[in-house]
Amino acid sequence: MTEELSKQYNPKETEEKWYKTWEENNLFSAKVSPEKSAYCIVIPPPNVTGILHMGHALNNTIQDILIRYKRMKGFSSLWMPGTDHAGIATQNVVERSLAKEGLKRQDLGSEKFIAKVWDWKEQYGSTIIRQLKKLGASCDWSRERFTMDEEYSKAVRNAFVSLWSKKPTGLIYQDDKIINWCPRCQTALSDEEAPHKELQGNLYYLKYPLKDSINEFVIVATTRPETMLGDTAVAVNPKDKRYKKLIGKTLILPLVNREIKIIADNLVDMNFGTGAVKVTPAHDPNDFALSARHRLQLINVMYPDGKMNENSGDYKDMDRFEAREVILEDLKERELLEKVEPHPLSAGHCYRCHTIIEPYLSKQWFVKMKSLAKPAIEAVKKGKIKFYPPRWKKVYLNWMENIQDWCISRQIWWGHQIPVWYCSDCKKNIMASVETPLKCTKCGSTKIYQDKDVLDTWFSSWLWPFATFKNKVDLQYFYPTSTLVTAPEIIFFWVARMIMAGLEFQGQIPFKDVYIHGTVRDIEGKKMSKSLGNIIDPLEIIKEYGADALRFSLISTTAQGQDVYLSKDRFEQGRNFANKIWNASRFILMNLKAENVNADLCVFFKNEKLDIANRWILSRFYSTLKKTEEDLAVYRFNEAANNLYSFFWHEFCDWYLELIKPQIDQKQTQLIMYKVLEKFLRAIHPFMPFISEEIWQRLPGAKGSIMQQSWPHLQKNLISNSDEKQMQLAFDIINTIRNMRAQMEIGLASQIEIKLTFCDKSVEKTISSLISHIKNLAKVGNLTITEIYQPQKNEFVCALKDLNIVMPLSGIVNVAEQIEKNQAKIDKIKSEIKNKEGMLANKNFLSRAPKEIIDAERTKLKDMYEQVDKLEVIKNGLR
RNA sequence: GGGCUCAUAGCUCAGUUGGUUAGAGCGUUGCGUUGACAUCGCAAAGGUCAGUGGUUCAAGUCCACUUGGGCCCACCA
Repeated sequence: MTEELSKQYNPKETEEKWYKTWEENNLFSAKVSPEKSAYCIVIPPPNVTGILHMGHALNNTIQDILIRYKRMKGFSSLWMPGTDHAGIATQNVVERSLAKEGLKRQDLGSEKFIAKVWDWKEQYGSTIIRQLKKLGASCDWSRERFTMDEEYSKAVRNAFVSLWSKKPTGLIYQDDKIINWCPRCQTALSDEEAPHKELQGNLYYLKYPLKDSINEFVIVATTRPETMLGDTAVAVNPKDKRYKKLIGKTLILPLVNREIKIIADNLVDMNFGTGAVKVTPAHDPNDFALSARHRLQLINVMYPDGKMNENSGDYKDMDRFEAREVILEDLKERELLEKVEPHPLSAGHCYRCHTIIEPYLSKQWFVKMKSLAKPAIEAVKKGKIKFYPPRWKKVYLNWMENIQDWCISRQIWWGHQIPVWYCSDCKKNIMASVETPLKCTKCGSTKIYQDKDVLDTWFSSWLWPFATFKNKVDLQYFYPTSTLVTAPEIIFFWVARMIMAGLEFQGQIPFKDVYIHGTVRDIEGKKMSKSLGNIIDPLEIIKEYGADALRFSLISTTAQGQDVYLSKDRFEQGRNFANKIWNASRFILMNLKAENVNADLCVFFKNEKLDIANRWILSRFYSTLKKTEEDLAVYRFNEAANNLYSFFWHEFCDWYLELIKPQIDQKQTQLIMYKVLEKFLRAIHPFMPFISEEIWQRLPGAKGSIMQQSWPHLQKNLISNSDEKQMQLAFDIINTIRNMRAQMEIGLASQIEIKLTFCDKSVEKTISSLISHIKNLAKVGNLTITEIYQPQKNEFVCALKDLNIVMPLSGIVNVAEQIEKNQAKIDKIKSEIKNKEGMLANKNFLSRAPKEIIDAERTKLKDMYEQVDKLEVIKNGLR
């Protein structure tokens, strides 16, 4: 009917062709349609610097499945796409490219540098978007957003000012605190951006001499000896008898010869180290807190780049780790290094460049979080927002309930500049404003300047679910969004903060469901990362196996919320499946007469009695469809994918198509095989969009794109347990005969004769409609049905439930072997009978188990008795 | 220190509220080119469900502990 299909599916040309067509026909665009319900997902915006990795592939495949499914289900289904400006990450990338020209960003100045970043963004920023398209992502690209777009930036400033002016006291404040400082990126980081990692370090015991008796010492233990240059006290626990007498005495800080006091504070753990702690308020959060209580001096000993500063005497300009070594040498020389013990410790690391962060005293902007967290905790506790899998709820709540203020200022250049202005004249006014102010609101001076810092990238990302909508109508229709699909790593960074922002700025939760998928790992369980060199590049897989194969393999191996361990050969499964779909379709299309597929199924049912094979495949299809819908409703994507897979491959292809080959020209068979294929294509489309479209377009009745079709309507009335059971009997018989052939080493080339013998009359009737199918698939020349009879020596007999399957043999049968096999079977069933008998004799079981279970067990036991009886007869017959 | 998670076939993993004789993909073995597909078909081998104890009529599934992986959080210098 159409041009000949190739023997193998060729994803490459197919995928490019259809993605283009979909885009050109605006099939991804979602409109406000009052007659439809809205379904909306906002993409976790990838960094503009991003290139597609397996994590993205998994994340976006899941979203695309949901979006395509809901679209077919009749929702106005919007997948809102965009990218994140990713402050530090992007700045680092551009800085690296500048470095190749021997330049630093300081050489350009902030304005030129920012222009450079925009250039870079224009040139490379859409890489990841192009890659998402290769994956088949059906985002509404006409709505693509960037977190530094003008409108989006305005939303960011609005949010800032709104928090600033929140009554009764603003939620934004500036303060000197110990923050996480990355000496390489030279910026403050939030706590979330400085994850702790275990390090093998040392505990150094330093001797600080007493001023009054220079030969007496207090020994302190530290993991960062270089910070001793900034010590302004030594603290002990007031209850510590060892030091009681020394409290209030003065020590001479070695190397710097500063006089420092011994103070008492309950914070000190008597059991750790020596019980005496050096206090470095400018370089340790605990010490800082302590210094406030004891009014200690704060001495910062480092420059922002991690080198020792002018307060470090001879160590000035040494890197902090170099200074550590030299200081230790110097102390050793003066016999002030008591000992060194190996000591595991954990230190914060910059999440962008992995440099060990320095706790560092500086003036930063913070958001008070407690009051924002409160409604966000409620929303999850009350179930307005649900986590899938639910265990993440606990993680979320635990973090939210212990939330700390959020450091939002960054000392980088690329980002949203903090919308705060200072007055150079009166020097007292600090103004926050959405629009750039022209003059000081207090003294009227025009000499005002904006804060140089920029906002944390996440201060813009947390607005994503609503700031992406440009107009109110869209916002009202699509917000709150439906599902958020993301990875566990960013629950705190992003998910939690979006919930707070949604409630704070919109008065409504941002999404109803949060689906947290696993992390993609390599086959050894390591996280896939460039530095480990264990990456499987999704684009390579797409090239080699096709996007559908990539998508299907990923999804079918990803159980809900479990991490995914991937190796390359995994993707063969997806490729093979695509090829299977291709070839089954090819076979059907080759044999299909267009005039046969127009009939309406319902009318057809009224007029014609369907063959068992046709009834069966319809029943199985709808059973599968039902299960698929149930699985998708609770985000069990692997189950859904695997159901469709095994239905299509093992039921539709392996059984059904083989069953109907002899009757393929029949009207009803033509119609049913076509209908099932057509419906299957629609059901598999969210998972494998490209191949389903390619075949769809070749169907004789196809109108428009498969994307525009509705999800198959679930016809429960076509699910028939009795049909499925009846067909199963045929399969059992066929399998048994195949098995007998294999055992007797009778190839398919030799025609065989089979007798089915039965004891129950009703079986005869059931079997009669199966005969032709059995003969066909088991390659039986002559099949006869008779009442039970005495087996002969030249017959090979297998028992199957109510039947005996008898294969008369012309040659010699290995009787001993057959008897042995029979005996093994008998023994096995007998042991199962023993179990069942015990079970059914148990009064507790009879009184407490549900009736259905008991009945089922009784039936099973009865069947087993019969089977054993028959096997015994066969055995005796053979003797 | 607190929390989460995993342990099921040679490998990678499913197994939804406890209820048939525990499944799949890959791999292995044997057979097979019948006109959809060798990226295929048919058949087979392979598991005391990490260990111990408990709850239950019934446990891979629930509980406790043990062992061994992975992850997250936490201000022990």
